[in-house]
Amino acid sequence: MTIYDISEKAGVSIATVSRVLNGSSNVSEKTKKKVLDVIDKYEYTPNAFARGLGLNTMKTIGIMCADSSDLYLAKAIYYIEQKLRTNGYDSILCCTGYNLKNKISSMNLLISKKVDSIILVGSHFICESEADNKYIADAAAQVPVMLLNAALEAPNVYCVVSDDYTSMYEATLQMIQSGITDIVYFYNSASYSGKKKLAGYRAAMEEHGLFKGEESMQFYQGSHEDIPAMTNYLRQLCQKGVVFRGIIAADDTLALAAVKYARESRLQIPKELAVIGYNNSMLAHCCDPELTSIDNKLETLCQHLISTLLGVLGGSEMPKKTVFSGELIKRGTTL
Amino acid sequence: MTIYDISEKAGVSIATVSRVLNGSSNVSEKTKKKVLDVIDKYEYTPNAFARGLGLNTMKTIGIMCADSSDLYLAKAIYYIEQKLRTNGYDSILCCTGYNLKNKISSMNLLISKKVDSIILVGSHFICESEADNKYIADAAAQVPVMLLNAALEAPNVYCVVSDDYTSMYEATLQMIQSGITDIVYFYNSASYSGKKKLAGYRAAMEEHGLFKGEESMQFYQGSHEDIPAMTNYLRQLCQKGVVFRGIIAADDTLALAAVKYARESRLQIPKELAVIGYNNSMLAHCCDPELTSIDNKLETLCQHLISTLLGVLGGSEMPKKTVFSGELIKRGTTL
DNA sequence: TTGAAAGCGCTAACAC
DNA sequence: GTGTTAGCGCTTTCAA
Repeated sequence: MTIYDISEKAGVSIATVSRVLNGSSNVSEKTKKKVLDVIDKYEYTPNAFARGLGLNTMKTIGIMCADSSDLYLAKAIYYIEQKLRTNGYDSILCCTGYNLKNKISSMNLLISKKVDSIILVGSHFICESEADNKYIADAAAQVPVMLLNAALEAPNVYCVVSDDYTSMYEATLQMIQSGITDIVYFYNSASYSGKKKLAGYRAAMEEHGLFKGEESMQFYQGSHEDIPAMTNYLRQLCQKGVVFRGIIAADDTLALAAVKYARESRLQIPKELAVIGYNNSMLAHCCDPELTSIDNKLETLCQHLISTLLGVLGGSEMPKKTVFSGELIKRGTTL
Repeated sequence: MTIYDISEKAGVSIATVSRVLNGSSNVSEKTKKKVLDVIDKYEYTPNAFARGLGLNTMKTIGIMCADSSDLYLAKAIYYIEQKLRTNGYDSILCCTGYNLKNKISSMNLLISKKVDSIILVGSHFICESEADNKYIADAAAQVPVMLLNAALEAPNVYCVVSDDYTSMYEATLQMIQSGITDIVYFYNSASYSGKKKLAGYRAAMEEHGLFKGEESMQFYQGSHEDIPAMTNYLRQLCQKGVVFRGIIAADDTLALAAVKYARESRLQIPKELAVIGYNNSMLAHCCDPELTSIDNKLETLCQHLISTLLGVLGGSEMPKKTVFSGELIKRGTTL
């Protein structure tokens, strides 16, 4: 069923059908109804390709994320997808994994699909070396690129980020002020936001002369879901003689693993071991005591990202970078 | 940059460029190289719309799920998306929510985008009434529809499911055999697979004369992430005088809430309260003791779903329904 | 082995 | 207010 069939059955030209389809005002009510009736009757839907070919837009946004099964990223995707749809856009999702080559090929794929913009969810897309970030700038030469929780200065690239540095700085400060001095930072990602977090922790520690170098920063390298492996890491850390009375974790999963480690080691929480997580996800409620965690206002970030995107697409001048503050949600794992 | 530009710069016709692009054999090595060089030089990528218009396929699969932030669904999406990409397809994701109307409009949207198939992830898409499932059959009239963990008999609809009934039946049986008689089923969804699970539990209970009707089946109605609300539900259940020494939960989140409830109520697990979860997700490791849970082999299901889909798309005859068995993974919450 | 040209279904500029 | 028609960029016959 094409626009030609409809025009024929309705006894009008294809232009008129097209006008009705696109809500043009220059159609008489009578003709409009006639056309609409035929469309309804045959359950006709316009061919998106043909439309896209002419308009060179498909009202489609490409979303890239490293791993949609990651609790945090999944949530972000959910918010973004919903808000896009509300605004008449839909989305192609690409789970790229963590390999640069795959990221680049996903990007090319999306561009060849003529998406109107590309949203990079999470900070895994920013690499250490400038050169490795070229693919983002390249893409931005074609369509606006939006970064969620990552930053890159380039034309046509817009960033919406949570102030991870400050959040971590303040969380660390609070723990220090509660009288704990041996605080270890427990993390699993050296991504853009990962580095910001680490820097915030480090600044607070150094200011109080508590930073012990390598020993203070514990990097867990493994599946982001493998809690037993994480607790195991901490157990070994303890066996190696590293002393810690507080753990600040880069995400709630790591924090939860810390709580679990404490239980297994019969350490009282928060008295003998205090823990702070990050993301304020459902995991915060999953352990006992419940996690103190930093809420980085994901939904707000996503909402803002979409508003910015719509602005850009609409031709408005939009801020290149927007920063939101996080908030420490205190629960049972801190004093 | 279009195929015309390339043809001009390479000094050949657009047809030849097209042949090179599509790997046709009828091109001389020399011409091929010449064209490829130009393509490389200008970083030309074909316009997917135009291609789609002609071919009437975009090598794109529509994925619908109710809520991509659901742990289980997110995982499924991840597997599916990956496996599709490996096979040269990409995917448009639609998070529909739980409302029928939205589901239908998402479906129409995908069809109008000319997806080659639609995958419905999770059992929330099957409704009670036959009439409400018409939208699926309608869609299947256009493109093959794949159901993950749901079943519907209709032309061009293919289902891959986990045998939830048997898994639950056997889990319940095991708990009964371990000497527990007051077992409550704790669930939050009356979807297709939700019903199968319930039926499995019920059958085992009835066979042993342990089923107490309504009291045995506790339906929690609330956010699928709100663990405090779930524990609260159980607390009230206890206060109402319902006696239970075992809880079989329809998913790990509910099970985890049960473990948490037990801790708060100072009940020993598994001695005073045994718990079995479902999905064998990361949550199983999140509580103490760790959850006994049913592994429903999600990755296998997804893998099989994609193979079936590729078969169907390739014109092969494929099974309309495939059933996989689950497996009870015993951990600390059962005797 | 290559090129010319006819679509694919739609939008939008232009004519009436 | 409505119809005609020229693209949009590609694939695919059909001829050469």
